[in-house]
Amino acid sequence: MARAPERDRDAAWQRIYATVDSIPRGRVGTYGQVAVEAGLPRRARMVGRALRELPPAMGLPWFRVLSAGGRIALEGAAARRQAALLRKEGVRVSGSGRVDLAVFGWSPEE
DNA sequence: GCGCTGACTCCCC
DNA sequence: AGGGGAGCCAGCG
Repeated sequence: MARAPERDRDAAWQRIYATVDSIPRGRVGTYGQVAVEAGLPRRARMVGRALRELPPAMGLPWFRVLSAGGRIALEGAAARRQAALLRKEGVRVSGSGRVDLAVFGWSPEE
């Protein structure tokens, strides 16, 4: 069997999930960062898609993933929900939904 | 198979 | 602070 394209795609999704799962409590990462870590440079949108389709039952810390610059990507009630989850674990979220990456940003090496 | 959409990001004005 | 354009590419009609 040479290779199964479907398998590769699933593998990519698996890496995305694994990367998100590796973001430690009290820290945050960005879509672009997760994409790079998952071996999918420039594919931040895929990460967003993967998270959107994410079954809540998987229990992944999706709320620790933000847009570039530390902004919450969601809006309205969903954004408030995410901010609440982050604050609950000690991450400071401004009223406008911004997180200081210099303070709470995650470095894969740590 | 083509075209639009989008939990994104970077760059320029 | 806000707006436009381009690159990326999986999913869906």
